[in-house]
Amino acid sequence: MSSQNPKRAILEQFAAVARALGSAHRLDLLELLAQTERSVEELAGLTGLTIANASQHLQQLRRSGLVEGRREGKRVIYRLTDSEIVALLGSLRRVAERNVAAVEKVLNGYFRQRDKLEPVSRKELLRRMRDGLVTVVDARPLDEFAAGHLPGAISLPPRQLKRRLRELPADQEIVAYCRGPYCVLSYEVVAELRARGFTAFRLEDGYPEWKAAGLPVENSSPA
Amino acid sequence: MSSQNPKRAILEQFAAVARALGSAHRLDLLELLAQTERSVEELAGLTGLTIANASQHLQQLRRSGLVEGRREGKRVIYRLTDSEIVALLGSLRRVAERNVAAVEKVLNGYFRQRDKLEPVSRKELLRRMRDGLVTVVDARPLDEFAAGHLPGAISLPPRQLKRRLRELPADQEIVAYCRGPYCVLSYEVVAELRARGFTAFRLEDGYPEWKAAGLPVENSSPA
DNA sequence: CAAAGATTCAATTAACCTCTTGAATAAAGT
DNA sequence: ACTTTATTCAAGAGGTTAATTGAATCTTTG
Repeated sequence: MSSQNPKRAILEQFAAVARALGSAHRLDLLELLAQTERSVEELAGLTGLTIANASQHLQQLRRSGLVEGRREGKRVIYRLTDSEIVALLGSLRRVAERNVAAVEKVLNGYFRQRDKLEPVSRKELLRRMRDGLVTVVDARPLDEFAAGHLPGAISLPPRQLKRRLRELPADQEIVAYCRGPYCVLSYEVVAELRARGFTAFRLEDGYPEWKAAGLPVENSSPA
Repeated sequence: MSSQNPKRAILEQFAAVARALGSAHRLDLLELLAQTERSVEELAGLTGLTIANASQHLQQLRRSGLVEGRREGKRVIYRLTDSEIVALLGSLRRVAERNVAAVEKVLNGYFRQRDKLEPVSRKELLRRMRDGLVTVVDARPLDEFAAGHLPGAISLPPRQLKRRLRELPADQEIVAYCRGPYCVLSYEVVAELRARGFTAFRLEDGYPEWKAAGLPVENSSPA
């Protein structure tokens, strides 16, 4: 069959992309890049990799077409080539979640309260935002907030929470979000707020999923 | 941060699933299993792997939670654990298609007529099926047809096409489908039918995507 | 043009994956 | 119980990938 050779070549390309995803460090890098573009140095610092090692992983991701880099002065800034990649990571997550028992085990061990915090869906949040019924809190670090966030969101990383409690409305529902489903920042914020008597919920997923879904975002300092 | 350890463990699990997808042979196996469950021997035959090798790849897929096997007499029958896996493969395909230039090259080389054949969407086909405006042709091998197919579809692999032309309506549109976007069977059928004056189109994607979308399917020999 | 900073390249070693081969199970038929 | 058939296990050669180190490249700044 003449279909065998080109099919084989295509599958080989798919497999190469899958192999690029087949390393925890590279998934970590991709997750960070799903938040915002970054330089090699920043990425190395955030992931705990040496610079040379981060650079090599990034190049591997680039060879597979998942990220692209541009030079900007002394630095090279990397970003995802495509928001479809967020969908791919989400799909990978769902399959791993459903199928791999070990993931459940870790989740149950660490995110014990996971189910108690009843996350709010994107659709639901959007509706409540339109009705002005909700205060949206971004629990990520400042620089990620600056690079893009949900419209009207307040930047409030866990460390600043205690001294900025009075900025928050006591009579209105609060929804917090962060990087994505395995980011703990919004869990921390919600737990803390609830402990202090606020009505707080988590957004399901995080900023990259929101953006990838084509929902509106806002930039505080348009670079 | 206490979030680093469990996060690392989770990413490692995701990476393990991605690594399981990182081999053309395993993707080939998964594509076959997306059609229907099969024994090790069948899978080895269809992919051209030795039996021992196919067995090892299948076990790797099983360890990652992507397939499961059950003993049935002398044979072990493998199948996908979950239709979400079809979505993951689709997502992988879309990313690879958009990003990897080499894939485009192969596609243009082999599926030259790809664009000329204007595929019909699932939604569109469903509408035309309801209105009774269309004859649906399944271009896959007989056994895959028997394991499940679109409602009312006629099994018509390319080899049987010439001697069964008179079964087809000359005055009605024909839509052919096969295994998925990189399966050539439906291309062959459509090209042949058009050459003989029929009005024929391809369905976008194939049977596994149809089934995974929750659309109705039919079994000819309920096993 | 020299110096410093950011990133990449090159070379090394260790770890891992792939395919093959032949032996070991497991179930069914004789 | 023995043979056959289908699958899995175990071991080894060959190749690929990962992390580390130090040198090389490219860009801005003095």
